Amino acid sequence: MKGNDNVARQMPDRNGVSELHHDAMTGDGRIDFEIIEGFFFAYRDFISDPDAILEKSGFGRAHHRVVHFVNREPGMTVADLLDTLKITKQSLARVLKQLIDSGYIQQVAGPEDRRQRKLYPTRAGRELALALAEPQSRRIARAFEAMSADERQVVIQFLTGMQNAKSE
Amino acid sequence: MKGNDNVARQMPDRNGVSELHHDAMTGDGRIDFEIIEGFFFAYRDFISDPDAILEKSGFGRAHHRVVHFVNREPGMTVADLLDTLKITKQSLARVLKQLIDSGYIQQVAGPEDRRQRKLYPTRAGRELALALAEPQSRRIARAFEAMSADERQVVIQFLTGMQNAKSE
DNA sequence: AAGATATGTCAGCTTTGTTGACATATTTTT
DNA sequence: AAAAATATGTCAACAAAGCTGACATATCTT
Repeated sequence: MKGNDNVARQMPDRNGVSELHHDAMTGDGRIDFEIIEGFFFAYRDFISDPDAILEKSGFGRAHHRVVHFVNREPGMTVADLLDTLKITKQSLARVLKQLIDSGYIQQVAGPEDRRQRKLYPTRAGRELALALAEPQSRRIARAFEAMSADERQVVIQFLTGMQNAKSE
Repeated sequence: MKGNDNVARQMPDRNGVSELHHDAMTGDGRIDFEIIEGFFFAYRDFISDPDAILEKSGFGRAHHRVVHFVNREPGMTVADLLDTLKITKQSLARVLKQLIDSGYIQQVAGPEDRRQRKLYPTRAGRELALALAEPQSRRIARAFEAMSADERQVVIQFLTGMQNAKSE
């Protein structure tokens, strides 16, 4: 360690360390830290599931999202996808091109509006999307194991309530 | 558009387009797409809340996580933090250094083991962490609005069940 | 014919993660 | 006391995936 500076020492008073908080942040009960942290850990573990599979194809999480939504709504246009993912077209272009070049997605010129590029999964694209969804769905099933149908509905209500209003 | 290649045309047969899936992926009911997608949209919107605040300080989401957990458990060591966040120390070092240099976090040499660096939030660090948690907690409160205490407990159960087992 | 729209592409930048290697202070083990 | 292990820091290089700005092309609309 070169710069042993800015490492405060014991004595709380002579060096401004008295400004420090030694007590855990509670928010006086007004902040729901349990959910904030639970959501963080849950989502992190949730998206880690597909990573091993993606690595085999040399893809990342951005590819995952694209291949997922194209499979969920075949024929969606590039504009649709941008709207769903809320990223820029330059960001999308990179991963979409790789998925097309690798044969997981194909583009078809729109039948009415030929400027559009309608996106469809190939057989390989469908298989990849299913393979990626499977471990995630297993994880959900595990979390749902001891839950009634009503309780599962509560989870859906929660996830919906956490989302921004749709802008249509 | 230069390369007008690899844009398939109408006729489904003469060009391999017959391989495409035109039907939405259902997973034959074995995949819980509703939760998969709800979780994705909910988490994305959830972490977008603090972004505006972070921008003012010139910080990003990585800083958010660090300042959050240091506030939640003052006196935690660098190793503790690495274990919580599951990132490499080089990744952590970058953002931690910025938070220390900006006066949001301070380090104190461990009283027993002086190799350790115990991390404490300053007053500004505490305020920042609270400011970041507030909009997230408001969003949670909104999602919980119509829910009973039991139903809220179901959500906690879900988020816990989605997490990997603790490795201790 | 002119303008708007959908898409693609080039170039460069930022944040945040990664690996590998090595330095220093301190504690533990031999 | 010497050696090894541990906690932390740091340098360098790289990768994924986001961003902005600018500009090109094909097609549709006015």
